[in-house]
Amino acid sequence: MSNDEKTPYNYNPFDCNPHGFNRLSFQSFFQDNSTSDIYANQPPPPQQQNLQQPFDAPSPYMSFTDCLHGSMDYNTISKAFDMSCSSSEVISTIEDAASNSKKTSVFGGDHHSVATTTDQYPSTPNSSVSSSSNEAAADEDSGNANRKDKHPKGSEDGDDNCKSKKVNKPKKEKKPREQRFAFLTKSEIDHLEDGYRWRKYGQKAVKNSPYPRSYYRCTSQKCGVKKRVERSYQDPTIVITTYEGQHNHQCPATLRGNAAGMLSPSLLASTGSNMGPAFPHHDLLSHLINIPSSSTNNIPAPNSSMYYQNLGHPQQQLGQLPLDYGLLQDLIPSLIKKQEP
DNA sequence: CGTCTTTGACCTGCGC
DNA sequence: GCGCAGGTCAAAGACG
Repeated sequence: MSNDEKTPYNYNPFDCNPHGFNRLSFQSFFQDNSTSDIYANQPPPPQQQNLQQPFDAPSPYMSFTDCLHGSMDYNTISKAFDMSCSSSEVISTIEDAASNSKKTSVFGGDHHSVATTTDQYPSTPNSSVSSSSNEAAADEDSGNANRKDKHPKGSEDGDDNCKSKKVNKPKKEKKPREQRFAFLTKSEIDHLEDGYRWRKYGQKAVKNSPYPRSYYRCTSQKCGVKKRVERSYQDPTIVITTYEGQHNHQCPATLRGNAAGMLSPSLLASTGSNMGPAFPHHDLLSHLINIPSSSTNNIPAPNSSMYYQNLGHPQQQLGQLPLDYGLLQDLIPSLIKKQEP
């Protein structure tokens, strides 16, 4: 495509707010085996207060796209952000890898009306963290290989084969699910730019939701990363983005030299001077690098209260600090390394 | 003309 | 076995 304006290669996710993001905020990473029931249960709103992260800024030169990149351990991310999550909505996941069952809850900080009855409470956000990553990106498409020979629809001579291919299809072994992580953003648009190029390959209506779920795949060759984007039916302003897999290539934006600019403190500081955070990951990064969101996006405190007032207990976060900070210590250096020329 | 989105059909897993 | 829902494919069309 020749439209450089549109291509993510040229896109600076922190540059502006072209899509009318409304108080975008990174919500939470969580391990996810199936986000279909992300908001199936509505526990009571959490008691959240504080946005400031108690740890020092490890490095401002970390991009969210790095988090998405293959070198990032999603488990670590999950851990880190389960701690650092500070927003009005808190997603937590209780994942049972063995039974493959999961309970997911969304705490609607500003949607208490929907957070009414529930019998499902997240025991602890960190409980969702699995101990190992089940890498399967390499053969991500293997499961689809059997379908690659699918005859074109309407093909006269292929109809019979199309009908029968289901019968002769060898039974493939169950493939472990990709590592997934998801976050919520408050946005008016569904597909948030993250520096990578995505091709939409499907859209499905979601049960119990008036909003469809869109399926995207990384356009880079041999990169099987997918993401699903859906809108919360409880709060249409919330977009749930679920990433699956790990990028095995550089972020196009990074290759274009935008990565540093994406997250330079100056840019962060100037980002959204009059339009709020331009990118959902902005807050994420603010959380990580301890850049006060209020100073980076100029969201007036009263407006920000929607997020800030519902943040988790500072004590809770602080209580996790020793452990999670250690995780961050594991997390950050690798990120720093990645950014060094 | 190449890339991307749309969209209906198809496949698969799972619960009953 | 059946039905449902999630996920994917790929033709067709739109777009720049």
